[in-house]
Amino acid sequence: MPRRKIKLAFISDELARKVTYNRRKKCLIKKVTELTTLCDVPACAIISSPFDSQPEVWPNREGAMKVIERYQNSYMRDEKRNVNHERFTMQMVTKARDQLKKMKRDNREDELNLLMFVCMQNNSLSIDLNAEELKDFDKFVENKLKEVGCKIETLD
Amino acid sequence: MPRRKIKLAFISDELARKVTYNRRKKCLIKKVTELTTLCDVPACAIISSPFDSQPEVWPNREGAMKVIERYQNSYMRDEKRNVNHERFTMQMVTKARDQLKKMKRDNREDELNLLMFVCMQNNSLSIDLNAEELKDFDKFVENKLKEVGCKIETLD
DNA sequence: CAGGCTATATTTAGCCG
DNA sequence: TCGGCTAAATATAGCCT
Repeated sequence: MPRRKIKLAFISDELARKVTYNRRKKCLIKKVTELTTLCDVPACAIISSPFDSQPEVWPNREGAMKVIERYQNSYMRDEKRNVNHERFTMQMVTKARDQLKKMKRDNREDELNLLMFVCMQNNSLSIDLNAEELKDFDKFVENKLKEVGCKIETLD
Repeated sequence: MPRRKIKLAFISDELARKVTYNRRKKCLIKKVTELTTLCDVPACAIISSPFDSQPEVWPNREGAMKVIERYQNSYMRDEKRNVNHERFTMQMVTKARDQLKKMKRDNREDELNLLMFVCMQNNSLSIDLNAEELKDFDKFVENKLKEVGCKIETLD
């Protein structure tokens, strides 16, 4: 890149990593903005820094809503996806159910979650960047996928 | 950028737009990959081309799901966001209702909407989903809304 | 259209204050 | 930590096959 090319690997030094993260995140969002403008692609980006607790939402909540809305209209018209979509959705439903349990315990709220899901399926570009931890989660997901199949199970 | 700086505006020429779109999308994904590696940030990107019907998912659907789920876990721990949530949720409820109408017209079921509903209501309420209720989904929704005291509009 | 080929435009790692 | 500064690395618009 600049004065010195770095190897593409995890930056162990925390400070350096943070600096790089912030710099690159900024550019990334800029790029998304440009692509959106140049090609008229509805897009949203959700970036959760390992350093901040608050995820960054681009362009903003309303913008994300528009993306969602747009998707819904086009998506409903697209018959092709329904087949492959179903299984995936069933998996998500099961996950949602599972999360509901957690949230019930915590008595918490979540809307970005919804946002992210919809964006993901959307006719749009979305980028989600998340932080650390959750190494066990991979296994959790894999197991879930096996369990799920294509049926909505009872909730509890 | 290169031999000639372009103005940041919609590219009216279809071919040029497509070329630019593909080039930039590629670079964007590369950037996401780099950021992921350098800073150990789980990430996913979903890019739906105006030119292709199928959205591009990076790294893949499973990876995207992990990111989402991962986000949720961290998000639920964050207390700060509850303030603006309600209004947003109300909007989503309204939208969901509209979609229900569409689905009824099309006589089609859409799991996505179920999921949306679930996500959207999430923790402020307690929701139990079972197969029977799902068969009469809009009544289920309506009842839930009443329970919760969401005085939106009637569901029809 | 999908791929190269530059000449510029941007991005950005390492440093310094 | 936190911005600038700058040179080197990348990205990319316009062209040409």
